Amino acid sequence: MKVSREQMAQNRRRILDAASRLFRAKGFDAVSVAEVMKAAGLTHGGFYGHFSSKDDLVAQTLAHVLAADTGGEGDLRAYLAAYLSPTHRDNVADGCPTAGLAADIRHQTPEARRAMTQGLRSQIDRVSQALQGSGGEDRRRAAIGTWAAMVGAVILARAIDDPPLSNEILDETRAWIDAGLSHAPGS
Amino acid sequence: MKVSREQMAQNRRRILDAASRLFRAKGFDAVSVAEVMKAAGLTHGGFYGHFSSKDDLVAQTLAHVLAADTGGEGDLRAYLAAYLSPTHRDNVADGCPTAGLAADIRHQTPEARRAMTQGLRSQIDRVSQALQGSGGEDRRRAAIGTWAAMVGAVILARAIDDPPLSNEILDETRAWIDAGLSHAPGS
DNA sequence: TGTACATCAGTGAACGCGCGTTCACTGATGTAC
DNA sequence: TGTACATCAGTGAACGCGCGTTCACTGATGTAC
Repeated sequence: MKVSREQMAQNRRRILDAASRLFRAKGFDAVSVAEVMKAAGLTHGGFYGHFSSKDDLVAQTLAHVLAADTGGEGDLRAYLAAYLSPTHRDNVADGCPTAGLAADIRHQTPEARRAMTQGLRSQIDRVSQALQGSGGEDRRRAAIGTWAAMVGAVILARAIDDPPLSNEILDETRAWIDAGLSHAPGS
Repeated sequence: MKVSREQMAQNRRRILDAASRLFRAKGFDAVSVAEVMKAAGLTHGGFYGHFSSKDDLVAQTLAHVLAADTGGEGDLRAYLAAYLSPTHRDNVADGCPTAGLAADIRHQTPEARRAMTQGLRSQIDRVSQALQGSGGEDRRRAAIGTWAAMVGAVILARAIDDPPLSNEILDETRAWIDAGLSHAPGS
């Protein structure tokens, strides 16, 4: 049955939110359209009234979740501590979309890659802003190096089955980044 | 038809090598058993004479490719330059299995995670060995932080569609790691 | 404001397809004599 | 060393299943009067 315009807009948002969580938790390919629609409280047939294909959903979900991501604003040390924590590692569905999805994007459409590119630019700028101590070029360099280490550490920590080693990856990467930042020129 | 014992052993190695390249290039789920067997010069029916399931192939391929990986031995600066290069970024099928597969392993069997854990331990040890300048605990910390940044940078560089930004990720991460290593105690 | 009806968001059965896996068969291997 | 034959690695058709996608239908919405 037809629903109101507001209801339809809300349904669309629910689909994107459900997809965002499911994609992060299981990867793009392992999540079916029917699964996303069920999680959004709908049936699978209505999907194509909102999106032209599953690839379209993937690209729009990425743009949606990366645009909503504000991680890195504010205090960098607090962000680092939260990002490189067992809680973030274990909470993939609600965690950083870059750590959860970046590696998977290589196999998606050009539109998905474009969304990721824009998301990465914004993230580098946010981390760079948070590095108020350093100067121009060095600040951008520190932002990129720091972000690469954060994403890499969470991906590695999630890939292994040994909790102590996984915790060590998180802790030592954090200590390594901290040491790098306190030696950075201008800080 | 039956083949000789050596031929069968060679076929098994060819399957693992083909799977190793295809999995890195396309991800575990996007590669079919038939595709692997065809790349190995065989037909798909014979697959189950070598492996009990596709999951078994995934786990054995991981153990195979990670055990064969010696990246990080020798000169660290040369390794860094090669690892964080456009050539490595663009040559996924022959590239580092950790950068290509680590994020995907989260969705695989416990056996695959175990193989990844062992591979990561060895890799940390190799990078740590290559960091001859620093002392004990700091050396391990530097190895973990460096490796996390390397893997993260290559994953990010591969996820985006803007070549200059992708190159910048590689170059700046390398410069950031270099700076961190030259400030490390004991170097 | 009330009513008649065209619109269209959502439903659920159905489709074609590729996947992992199975199995009867083939014919070269390699052992027993 | 030669021969007879049991073994078994590889072949290719077939299976059941879940996927992305389509479509005829439903009934609430919201507009025209």
